[in-house]
Amino acid sequence: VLLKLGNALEIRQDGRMPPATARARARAEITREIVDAGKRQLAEVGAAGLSLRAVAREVGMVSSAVYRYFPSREQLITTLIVDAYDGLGAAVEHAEAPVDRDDLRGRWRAAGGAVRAWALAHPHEYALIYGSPVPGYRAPEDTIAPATRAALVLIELLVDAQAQGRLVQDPPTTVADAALRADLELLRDTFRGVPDALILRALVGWSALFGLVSFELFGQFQNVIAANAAFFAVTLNELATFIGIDAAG
Amino acid sequence: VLLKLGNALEIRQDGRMPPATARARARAEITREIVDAGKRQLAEVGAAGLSLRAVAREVGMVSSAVYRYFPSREQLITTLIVDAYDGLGAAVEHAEAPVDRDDLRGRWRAAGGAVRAWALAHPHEYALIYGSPVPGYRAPEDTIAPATRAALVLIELLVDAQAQGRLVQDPPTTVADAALRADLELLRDTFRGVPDALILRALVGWSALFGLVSFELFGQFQNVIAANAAFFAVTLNELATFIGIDAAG
DNA sequence: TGTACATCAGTGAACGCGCGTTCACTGATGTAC
DNA sequence: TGTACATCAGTGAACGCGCGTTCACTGATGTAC
Repeated sequence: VLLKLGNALEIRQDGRMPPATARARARAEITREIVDAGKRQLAEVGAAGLSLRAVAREVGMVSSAVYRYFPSREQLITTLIVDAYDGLGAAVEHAEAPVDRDDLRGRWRAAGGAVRAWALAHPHEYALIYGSPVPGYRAPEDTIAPATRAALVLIELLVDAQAQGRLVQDPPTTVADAALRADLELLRDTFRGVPDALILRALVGWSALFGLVSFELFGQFQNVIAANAAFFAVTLNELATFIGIDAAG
Repeated sequence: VLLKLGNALEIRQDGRMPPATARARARAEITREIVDAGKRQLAEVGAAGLSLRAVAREVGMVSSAVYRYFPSREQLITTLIVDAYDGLGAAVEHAEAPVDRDDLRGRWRAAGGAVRAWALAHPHEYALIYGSPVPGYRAPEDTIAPATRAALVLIELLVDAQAQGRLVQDPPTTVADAALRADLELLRDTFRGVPDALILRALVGWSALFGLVSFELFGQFQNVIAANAAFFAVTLNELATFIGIDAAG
């Protein structure tokens, strides 16, 4: 019995092969269908307007049946959030991975471009995770880890650059504030070897990236910029310099 | 009759002295009350959840009475949006105006700091204008002009800097894309004399500013940065350099 | 100045709607022996 | 392998709720003569 249980757990952990019983298989499939319907709902009415009843209708079940899969609307939204972070993270990883490891700027451009491309392709999922918080919804902890996935690509890039001695610290910033220095202390483990000033720049650059994408997506550039793709491409280059990736790279 | 009408219009235009009749005075006052109640609703449930009935309740009238003042929920939201842009614009102007005109960095810090301070003080109004679009709501044109008010402060600052020859173009960017050059052509009238490359940087810097504020406000910096004010202060300085305001200034 | 009429603010009832969630139920699938 | 029982997915009705908007109405305020 213990052996069997152990096996079942393993199978579920790696998540590759379908679970044993037909019931479990169906459950996984229908859960997937509900989440997909949720995403389509998201695209139509946004997170605030997302309703379990509409999702149920789209999946073709009665509204109460959804409760066999998600205990509440809140839980469905949490799943959608985690899914969105994961989708963005995967997109960034897949765009950056094939670039020559030594082409630092190329890697940055690939990662940044993937953020924008994913956002344009999934505007409501983007709005869900980077727009205004959903009213009445409080994100649980399960949400934190997936949120960092995309950022890790940038961090790896900077760590590589630093290791190669190709991270440029143009006007070296000094951090006077003690509290901020404490924050940086904690970040040093993650940014192995990257100097404080450039950790700060990385945070600014990362925020700037999402600021630009949000401005474009939420219409703030209307009547200002029409050539959005070209503008973003130029911008990525400027930001690369800003965060310290040397031009030669 | 025409003269009287003319007078009435003038009085309403400068908006200083209260309109003549008691009825008109009451109307203006109650309109204000409704808008204020709308803002409070906004702070409680967000734009998506804002309901005319709740607003009516708070003002102490029956829900249908609100329709004497706003023809629909949509119109109320439009008013709130315009109000928010105006509030932010005024805050930025008032923060930047008293700074010595020659202290370019000081002006930028004042303007940027005002954006953050206003956003922290009015998080839901900020979310209304810079967060995800309100589902089912399409912003009318009345919204465009107020939206630019805050940005004009930055533009004036850059125009001044350029006039004084104190705008630094560090690694001069060249814009190859024709469509983007066309965009810049149109922006040149507004950015009198500021070189193209720095117009682009200004747009990036402005987006970055709001990206940072959004990240802080929407919780993206949770578990990353705790000393938000200090971080923002350092950041403003870095962005000043980025957009070309010389360090001496 | 006083009167007759028009305008307007606010009421209360009603319309039709969709929502999240609970609950007792039926019938199918899975498990233990 | 076959049977008895337990688990589970899905149903349909119901709960109590709040929403935006319309409409005929009353009574107060403003206007023209």
